Amino acid sequence: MTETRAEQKERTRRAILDAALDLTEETGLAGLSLRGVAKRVGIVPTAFYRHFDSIDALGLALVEESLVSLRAMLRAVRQPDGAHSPIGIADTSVRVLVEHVHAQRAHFGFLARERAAGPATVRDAIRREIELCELDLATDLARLTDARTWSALDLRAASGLIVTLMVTAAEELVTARPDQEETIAQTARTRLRMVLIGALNWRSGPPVG
Amino acid sequence: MTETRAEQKERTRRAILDAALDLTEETGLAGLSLRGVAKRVGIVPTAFYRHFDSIDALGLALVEESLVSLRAMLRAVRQPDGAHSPIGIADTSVRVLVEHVHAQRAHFGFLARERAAGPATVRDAIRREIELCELDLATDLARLTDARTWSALDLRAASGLIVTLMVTAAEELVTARPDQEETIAQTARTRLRMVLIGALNWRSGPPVG
DNA sequence: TGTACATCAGTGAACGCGCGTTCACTGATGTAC
DNA sequence: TGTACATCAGTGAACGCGCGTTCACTGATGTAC
Repeated sequence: MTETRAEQKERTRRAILDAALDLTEETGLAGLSLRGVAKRVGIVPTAFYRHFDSIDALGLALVEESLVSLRAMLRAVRQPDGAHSPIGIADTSVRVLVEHVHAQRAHFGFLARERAAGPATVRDAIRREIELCELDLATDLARLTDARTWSALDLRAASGLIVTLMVTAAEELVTARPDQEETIAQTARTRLRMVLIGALNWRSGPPVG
Repeated sequence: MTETRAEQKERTRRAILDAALDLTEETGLAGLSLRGVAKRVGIVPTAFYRHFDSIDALGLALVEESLVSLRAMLRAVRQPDGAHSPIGIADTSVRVLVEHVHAQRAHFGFLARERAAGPATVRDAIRREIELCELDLATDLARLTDARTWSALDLRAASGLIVTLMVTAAEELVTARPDQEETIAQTARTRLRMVLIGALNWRSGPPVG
């Protein structure tokens, strides 16, 4: 015997979570079925209850697990790494995003889907997390900009814009074929640079009307 | 008698579509149930079949109806109206967006949800429509920009960025309380202006690195 | 205008199916002596 | 090390429920003469 009973149990629990992530890709969290998960894992439906209290508890576990992946990515993006020019920061951020979405594709796919279509509590939890991210970024931007030309609303507009384009890039990566990843990353870098140029020229730039 | 049989039938059909739009807001298209719709409309489940061949046919009707609303908005956005400065066009576009989303909130909510989480065929149909919109915009931008500083990829990046921020504004409007609409519109205008300033300074602007 | 017949939106019973959850069980793994 | 007992992951039968769809029906509306 090479595996203890506890290890075997953990393996089954992991298999349930993976099967559920896989199945929600087609049906959404709301359409997830205990019997479908059990069939895919290769256990009888009732064995599910050795691992989760109910199908709702499984959903909650998926949400928490996915949010952990999101927070890990945000922490990595905010980790300074030497380069400090806006362009450098932008390119690094996109690289980190691509890496994390690639490594945790199922989690980010789950978040993209349930953010728009999940049960109200799930939707709100995901949106709250993304909004926190926008607020953090607005704080960062406030430190880098001139308060005379940047109102609070301008800061929110800019940080929201950046977060939106990162979320969009993540959504595109999640549904992309592997050979499209580089193009999506390139486009995201270009978009982020455009927004930065717009922000750097904000109010103080040449008239555009 | 003030209503012909045909008019009464049309009224029931409309009630079915409205009830379905309402219910999908909570359950998503995939979770829509014939019996739930029938109960809300106040008919017996089997009467449903006097109006649609199946529950799938109802789903298809919702998709088509929502896409019609989307196309109507896009047509209105592209309608020239006198003002021709980039800022003028931007502000007009946001105003048209707000009006149309407000008038067809259920349709745009449906599109936002099913674009991310719908059945594959629905998801693809909605994404295709939005991509067409990006391509149209890229063509418009190509006419307004210098081919020497704007590559095809740059054009796609810019048009995608603009479409993305409009889609995001629409999503925000759909879930917003009425008193938040003006703030969302204001933020969308600011974002669009920032992107335009970024685009107008693209490559020909001052160095930013 | 009045009558006889046709149409057809909505009814009600019935079907087979997959769902989440309960319960008493089995038998391999783990532990105490 | 060997034995007797405890634990507990997985089993299998059963439950009530809502689902989409079928079918033969009813009775008010519409039409032909």
